[in-house]
Amino acid sequence: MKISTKGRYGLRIMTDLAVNGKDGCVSLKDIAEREHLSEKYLEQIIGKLTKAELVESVRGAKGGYHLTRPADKITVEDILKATEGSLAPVACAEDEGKCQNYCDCVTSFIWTEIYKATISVVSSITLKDLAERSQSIDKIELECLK
Amino acid sequence: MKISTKGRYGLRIMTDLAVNGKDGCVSLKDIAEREHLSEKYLEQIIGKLTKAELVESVRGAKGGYHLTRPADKITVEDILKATEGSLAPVACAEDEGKCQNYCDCVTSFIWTEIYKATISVVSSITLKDLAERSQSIDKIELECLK
DNA sequence: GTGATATACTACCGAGAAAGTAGGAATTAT
DNA sequence: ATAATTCCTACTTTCTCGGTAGTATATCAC
Repeated sequence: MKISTKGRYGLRIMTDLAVNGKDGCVSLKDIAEREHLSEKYLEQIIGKLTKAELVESVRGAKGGYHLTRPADKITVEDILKATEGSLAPVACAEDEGKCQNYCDCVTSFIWTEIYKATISVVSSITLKDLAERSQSIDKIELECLK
Repeated sequence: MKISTKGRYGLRIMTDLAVNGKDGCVSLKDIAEREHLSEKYLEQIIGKLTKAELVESVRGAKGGYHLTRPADKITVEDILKATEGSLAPVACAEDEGKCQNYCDCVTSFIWTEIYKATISVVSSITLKDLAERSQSIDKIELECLK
């Protein structure tokens, strides 16, 4: 039941973009430096965010990334699904059709309930919330996010 | 964000014990056969359940395992915590004290909310619920549980 | 007390995922 | 041209998951 670095770093990339990308592009190099993360690794993660159309890339010198829509139109669910993949505790919880014996399964309702509860939390938090929170915090934290 | 076989098999072991252990002990061999699972692997998992004092073991011939308390006094939370370890999406979500920078961390509240939502689900379901559900289902399901 | 039947403990193992690293190709501003 | 940047893909290293295996220990039945 753990969230991996992909999901956690994904949130940091997006928050960084929301805070520092007000005017134009932000390069990965800048993000990596600010967040103290490997640029090369972030490259892979932001690739997922790009594919999910949460950010847009601009190639070449002076290029970088920017959000595709306002921060209050992007939820934590969007970001985590793009970077982590499914948030369901088991595959059949997300799509009951995946399991032909779903209704025969003693525990299926547990997973569905956990999934729904999780989605309810992450869909209600927007990137704007994170950006505002970030700006009210000056000290950058590492321990929790590592 | 996945539940492993330890947690899922743990629930099956416990449900089996609740259903088939009304009078005396049930051996792992019997459970493994009924549930179509490896006896040797279940040994490890039931070891965790024993340490968590959810089941008691009786060694020697005619030995086996039985619940330490009525099925309605055992929750899915008890079982998953014993077998999976923590249900928190990150370590600091469960115990904020573990992370000295918890309050500085932009995302900490997300993990805490997910954790609380998850616990709220699993603490409200008891082993009795599962046992009853199991008895109303005759066909044993594999796909979902694998 | 000797088997047969159980649990207890611990070491091992292979496959796959997680968490990065590395290198080069393509694109673009200056 | 060149420096800065993203894009793509392969590689590495470490860890976890899902078991298997063997041996020691305990107990019942006879």
